[in-house]
Parts: sequence; C-alpha cells; structure tokens
Amino acid sequence: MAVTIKDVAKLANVAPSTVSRVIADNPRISEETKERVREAMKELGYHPNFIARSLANQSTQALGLVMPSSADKVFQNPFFPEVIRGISTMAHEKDYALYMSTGETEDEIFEGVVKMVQGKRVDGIVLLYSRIDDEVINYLVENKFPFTVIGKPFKDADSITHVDNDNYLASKEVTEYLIGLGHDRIAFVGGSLNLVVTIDRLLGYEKALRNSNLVYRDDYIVQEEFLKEGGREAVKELLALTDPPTALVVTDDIMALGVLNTLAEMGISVPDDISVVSFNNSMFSEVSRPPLTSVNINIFDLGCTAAKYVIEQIENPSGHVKRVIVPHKLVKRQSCKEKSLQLKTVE
Amino acid sequence: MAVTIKDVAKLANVAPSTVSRVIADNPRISEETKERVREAMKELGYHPNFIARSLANQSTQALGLVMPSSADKVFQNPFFPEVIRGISTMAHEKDYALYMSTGETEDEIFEGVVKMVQGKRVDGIVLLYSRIDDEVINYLVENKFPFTVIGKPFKDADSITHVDNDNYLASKEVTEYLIGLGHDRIAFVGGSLNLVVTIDRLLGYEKALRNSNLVYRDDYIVQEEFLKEGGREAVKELLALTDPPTALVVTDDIMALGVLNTLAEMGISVPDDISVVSFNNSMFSEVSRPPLTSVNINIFDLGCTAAKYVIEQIENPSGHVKRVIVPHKLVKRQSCKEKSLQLKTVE
DNA sequence: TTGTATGCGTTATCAA
DNA sequence: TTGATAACGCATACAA
Repeated sequence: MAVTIKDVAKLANVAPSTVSRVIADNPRISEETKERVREAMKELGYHPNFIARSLANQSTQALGLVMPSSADKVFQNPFFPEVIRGISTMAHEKDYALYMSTGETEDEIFEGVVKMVQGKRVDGIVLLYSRIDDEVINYLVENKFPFTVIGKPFKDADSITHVDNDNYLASKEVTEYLIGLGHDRIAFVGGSLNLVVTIDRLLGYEKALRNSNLVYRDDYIVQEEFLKEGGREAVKELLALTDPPTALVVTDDIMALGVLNTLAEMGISVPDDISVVSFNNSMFSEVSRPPLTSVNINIFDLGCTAAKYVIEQIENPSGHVKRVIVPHKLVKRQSCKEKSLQLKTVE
Repeated sequence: MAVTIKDVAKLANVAPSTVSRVIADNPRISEETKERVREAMKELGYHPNFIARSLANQSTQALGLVMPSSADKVFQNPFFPEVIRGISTMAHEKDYALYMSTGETEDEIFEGVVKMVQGKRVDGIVLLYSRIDDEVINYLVENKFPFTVIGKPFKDADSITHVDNDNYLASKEVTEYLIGLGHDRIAFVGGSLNLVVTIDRLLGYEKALRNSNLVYRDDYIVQEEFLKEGGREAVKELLALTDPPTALVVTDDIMALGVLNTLAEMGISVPDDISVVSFNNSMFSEVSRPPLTSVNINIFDLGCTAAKYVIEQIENPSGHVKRVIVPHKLVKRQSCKEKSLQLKTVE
C-alpha cells in the first residue's frame, strides 16, 4: 500500500487533518509545523491520492473530450489532433488533465459521456463537434454539467457556451471568390448534413449563389465523410453529370485531397480544368498537388478557447454564457484559376 | 447531489451492500431482488460513481498516455495521432478509457506521471517514446507499476514489456536500397540522439555503409527535431558541405517534408538531384512532391499492441514480460533514383 | 493553531 | 440470500 496522509501524520507527530491542511497550504497552520510536515512528506515520498481527494472534493481537475465518432476515424483527420493540441495547451496552463472515453458508435459515445459525468470522472466536457439533435448536448444541459462545444449548437445556441467560426460567412466568401473568378457552375462537397458546420457552410454557399443570381442545383450538392475516400466519391458523382461543375467548394482539406487524387487519376487538371477551394488550411493544403487554396479557421484557437471557457464555468459556475467567434482567413494557393483562363471545360 | 447506491437501496427496500452486489451481478443474490433493485436503479437513473468505486477498488479502468514532450509539438507529427488511434481502439475493446496529462517540459511530464501513478488515476501506462536515461521508466520500474513502452527501452529491455519495430534492420535495408541504386554519399537525418529509435536507425545506417565499404562521415549525420523545420535545417547544413550527399535517409516523414520543401526552394530536384527515403509512411508521404519512398512501420499496430499488453499486465500481474516486434515494409514511391540516372550532382 | 469526527460513494468482510 | 459495518484516503465542520 502506498504512503498516505496518516503515515505522514505519524512521522510528523500531527493529526492527519493537519497534514491535509499543509497540502492545501492553509494559512492557519504555523510555518514550523508546515515545515515539519513537508519534511515528513518528502522523507516518505508522499503524493496525494487523487482519487480519494476527488471523492472528498467532488472535483477531478480533468476535462473530458468527446469526439464525433470512433477515435479510429477521427484521428485520421488532422482537425482533431489540432484542436486537442489547443485544448491541451490551455488545460496545461490551468493544470487540468485530459480524459477521453473510447466509444465507437453514437450510443457508445453517449454512454461514455454518461459515465464521465455520473461517474464524476471529469469536471467539465469539451464537445469536439456539433450535430443536430445531439442527445449528448441534451443530457449535459439537463444535468447542468459544465461544457463547451466547438461549433455552433443546433438549438439553444444562446444558452450554451460555444466556440465557432463564422462558417456561414466563410463559405459565402469562398464561393464569392470563385464567382469572382468567373465560375458559374460551382459544386459543394461537404460532410454529413447532421453536422451543423456543414449546414452553415452550405447556407453560405447558397447565399453567395443567390446573390449572384446563379442557380442552386441539388445535384451540385454532395455529402460524404470527412475522409479522403469521401472526396473520391464526390468527384465520381459530380463528374458523371452532363454538365459538371468547373469549381468546387470542399469543406475539408482531407476530402479535398481525395478530390485532387481522383481528379488527377482521371487526367483532369487542377486548376486548369477545375478550381478547388477547401477548409482547414492543414499542412496537407500546403503539400498537396497543387497546393490548396484553403480557409484557415484557426483550429488551435478553437481548442484553446473552448478549454478556457469550460474551465471558467467549472471554477465560476455562476458565470455568463459565452459565444466566441474565431476569425477565419482565406489562404490563396494554386488550386484556383479564372474560368476564362482554364484550358478547357470538362464535358 | 446525484443519486447514489443508498437512494436505490431505500427505494428497493434493501441494504446498500445488496445494491452493490447487484451491480457486480453477484450470483448469491436472488433473481427477484436483482430485478427489484434494477428497476429502482432505472427509475432513479442511477449510475455508479466511478471515483468512489475506484477508491474502494483501487482500480480506474483507465490507461495513462505519456508523450515525449508538450502536446503542442507532439500533435504536429502524425505519428502520435496514429499511435493513439491504435491504443484507443484496443482500449475501447477492453473497456478502458484514456487519460493524458499535459506537461510541457521533461520535468512536468515526469511530475504528471507521478501524479497519475501515486494519485491512482490510471491502472497502467503506455509510454509513447523511448529515450535514454529516462527517469519515467526508472520510476515506473521502481514502483512496479504496469506499463509498456512503444520503442525499445534503452536499458533492461528484456525485463520491460515493449513494442517496437526492428529499426536497426529497417534502417539498414533502406540504406542498402540507396546503395543498391549506386549512391555512395548518403547522409542520415535523424531526430534527437536521446531517442532510442534514432540510435537504432543510425546504427543500421552505419552497418549498411560499413558492409559496402563506404565511409561513415560525421558531417553526414544530422539531428533535428521531428518537425518540418527540422528537415529544413538539415538540408541547409548538408548542402553547405563541399561534397554534399546525393541521397538522404530521413527518419521521419514530416522532417522529410521539410527537406523536400527546402530542396525545392533551392531549385534542387528530388529525385533527379537527390534521392530521399524516409520513415512512417504517413499520408504525407503519399501527397508530397514527389511522393516519398518511406518505411511503413505500422504505427496503428504499435499502439494497439502496446495497449493490449498493459491491459494484460493489469489484469494478470504475474504474467511474463513481452517483447513484440511489429514488421515494417519499404514502400517505394518516387523520391529515389539510380545515381547514374540523376541529372547532375550538386556540388 | 491543531485535533476529532464525520462524510464522500463504493466494495468487501463478517455475521445473521 | 441478505444486512451491518468497516475500510479506501482525503477534506472539513466543529471543538478544543
């Protein structure tokens, strides 16, 4: 059995409660005894048992991370390591640890959240995604458990602290950029429509088209998974149309990579035949062929800020709901071209 | 206050201990009372408090992850998301959660480990790296705490369960491949020499040179950080030499990416002027220009297996030390060329 | 300034 | 088959 507060107490000739107070650096303990107790701790190699402390305290100094699906898939998209990087940095600053449950299906993930919350394994939660009709959010709200979401909650957005980009605007700008290059057949390749981010970006895209009196065509809207294969599927669908698009808004770099690959295999050149813009500005957008014009959404900041505000909620439960919009910026590289300069049009 | 075992007991008209036994599905409880208790649990929405259970049990069903440095840097290299993916998959299968502390310096990381262990926050630990003279390993060994390391422990390798590649062999093969292409001026760009993986690969590289009677030159050995910038620095150093290498063994894709970038900026072509092989076979090696010839070290398996064996240690403490070598495979792409076919030699 | 007693929510050991 | 009761290791209200 490890050394406990009692062993220290015995050695230092004080009561266990005194040791406890020394650990908490309680000002009502004399410097002398503090010194004596500290020496005893050092001598015995004492370290507090966090579990016991958590039980007495009702606090764990840990943040729970909830991902949209199995780590298996999630970690293939650089978005997640990057948000976690942000969360971790802030967590470290505030001295919190990170806790991840490992569910695979939606149900398992929900179960994982319940275990974290009811099991009191974490003090707060960061949701790394936002989807419509999410039972996780409902559960957290009902239980008044501290949490923040990265992305915009589908409903009750003004009563839930969240950190998001202005995805509507970003997508609108990106589409306008393409329109500005003379494109009028622009397709949208997004992730699942269950994700609020997809909805927002689709809306922005639609708005831009409408503003320019371009037609919004259902067959130009494709939804796939946020993985490379997703991009591959999208291209196949779109190029099978009788009048395929000349430009693509892709909502994720990793999908865009799939798009690029597939296009290359088909002998279609980017940007000579088709222009592509994407989101996330991950390292992939720099190294792809051609380098991708992509929206930098400051993923790291997203994570940092989200962590900051759960911790704030934990430490000051009466605080106010926050809503933070992290700025975005279009980074132009070589995947877009004026339509008139494109060599030929795919038919 | 949440609903506890006592509330359930009251509602079901039994003692708390009975409820506890029902949770554990103790066979000595009659089916009737079990049913009654279960209904009460459902009615109250009872969920066990994991912290309390951990305290009573001395077990947490959680695995601690220890990274080599701040998450900040670590998550920029795709190796780590990928191992975690593997670990997470196995952890999920065995119903364990994951716990990460967030230290930045070596000391903070060590402190984090101590907190995990003494604080009884986790049942076992996976070390995601292996460096020489690592106090973390010493500490874990001294405390007889279950852990596995990904990589080869610097010392006592046969008393520490670990999962590794045969890095010596892999590096030797890779170097021989380059020699086979006619190269005789081959440089080695590795990570920190504190990392055992770097040492092993350097040794393999050296052996291959020696076998072919090529000279081993100190100025052909460069160590940098496992990041893109690392590759950039390496190239600068090597190309400043009077007789620069015609081929590079780079021990990490992300560094190789930096190498490729820098070379491109300098107007030096890969593979026409310089051949490059690297390790990890991450997605970057597929999308880089040119696509990188890289060693697939099966990172996912590394993680999976490491997790599997900590859990085994946890559940069967008397088990035997394991040492697993995960196979590797050279994946040839377009970053290497026979020396005689290279257009010119950089001087 | 310090000690005593009790509780945090479980599990486990004895009895019954 | 079930119920008291004592741990588990720490924090804290109350006493001293």
